[in-house]
Amino acid sequence: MSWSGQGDHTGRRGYHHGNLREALIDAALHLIAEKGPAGFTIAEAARAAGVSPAAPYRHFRDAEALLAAVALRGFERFAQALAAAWSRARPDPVASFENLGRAYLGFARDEPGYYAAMFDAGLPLAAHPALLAAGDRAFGVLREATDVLCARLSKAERPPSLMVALHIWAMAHGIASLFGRGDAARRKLPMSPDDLLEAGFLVYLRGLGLLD
Amino acid sequence: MSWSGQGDHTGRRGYHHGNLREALIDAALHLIAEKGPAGFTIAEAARAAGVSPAAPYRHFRDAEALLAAVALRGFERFAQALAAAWSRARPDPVASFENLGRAYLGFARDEPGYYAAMFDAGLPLAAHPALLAAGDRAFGVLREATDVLCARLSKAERPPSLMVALHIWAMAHGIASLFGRGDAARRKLPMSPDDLLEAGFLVYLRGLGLLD
DNA sequence: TTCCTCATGTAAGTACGGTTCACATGAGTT
DNA sequence: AACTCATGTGAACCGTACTTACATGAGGAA
Repeated sequence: MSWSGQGDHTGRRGYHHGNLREALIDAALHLIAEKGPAGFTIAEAARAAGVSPAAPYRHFRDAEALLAAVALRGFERFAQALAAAWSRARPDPVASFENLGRAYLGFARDEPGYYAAMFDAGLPLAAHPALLAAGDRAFGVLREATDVLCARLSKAERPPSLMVALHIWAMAHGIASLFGRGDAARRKLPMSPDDLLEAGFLVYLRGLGLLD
Repeated sequence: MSWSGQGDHTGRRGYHHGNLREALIDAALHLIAEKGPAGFTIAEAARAAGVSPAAPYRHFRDAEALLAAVALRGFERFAQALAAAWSRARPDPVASFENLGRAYLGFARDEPGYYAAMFDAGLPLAAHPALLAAGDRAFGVLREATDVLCARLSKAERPPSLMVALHIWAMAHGIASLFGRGDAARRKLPMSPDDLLEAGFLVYLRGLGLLD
């Protein structure tokens, strides 16, 4: 092509869009963030990208496939965010955990579109192995962190690190789902979700025998 | 018409249905359980109830209103289930907690339609005060249980019981959301959700200073 | 350059659900 | 017996899902 492509992410460059697939994922992401996983339509995403309603079907078989692409990109960025938070404070495992928790809630808060596509869309994971794998990679970060943590306990009192990772994940996900998304749909709390999660971690880790 | 309505549970009694509102909630409940909160339509619920597609609008302004009615009934039954589990083992607070956890996960497992309407539908709670109130009543059961539990701690080491209730709720909800629903959409675990939650409770309560 | 080819976009069509409105029905009341 | 009003119907309009036949133009081969 001639007029070299620049940043305009909805911009047409002639008859061919040039980057429609990514533009559709972006459009869907914003629509999901605004109106929930059920509130986006292929037609509306096409409109946002400036193409005809039939164009998206060249890239996605149906709406679920587009949703799955959003979720896949979400899991990848989620894993990156968690890994960054984890390594940022690596010398101190407990501080790293608090970082992980903040990163988890921060992602849910700042990227509601991704988060909803990942966890609220009800995508059949069995039908999307790539999604399952990407989710496992994100969970792997958590798992690595709990491994390090559990290693500080004597073998006799060391719990299964997988179980600990699942507990941590569940509490973070529970707080994010119930309280952690924008003013849109949730309840008022006497403390911030971040503080709530941090306090929960501390109690839980104390219960494991760490801390104290 | 003539052939008088018989036992058919969606049964017409003539031109008028007789109980359409409840029949629509029931139909929506089953559709949600099968296909997720986004997978039900007013038209399909009307078809299941044996009425024309316009009839539901006499009872519900739009699909969201019908969804909210499902969620409302869900919260009421949820509160009942939790209260029953809590009182069943009241002498022993820890056993009661385990009962509560099993009841929580059991409800999510056995009533996926209600659970999805309550927590996955993305209903704007601000627009449905009755839902918020019903949710608070269910949470109240949890809150009462943690009050009793916290009362066993000396005042000096007693944590805010509201915070404890939120932690418990978050972990239960996290496990239910991530692992607790049918084979449909979730991951494989090395242990049952019930056992996972019970273990999490025990670690957490130990961290509070109860147990041991 | 010229032409070929194929990925990618468009237009038009079918089917269906959402929603509204004018109208029909019949249960309860008086 | 007649009135009334909640409740259900049918038809209409619009938007979206998805399909199919056709159009465009980018990149490669001659």
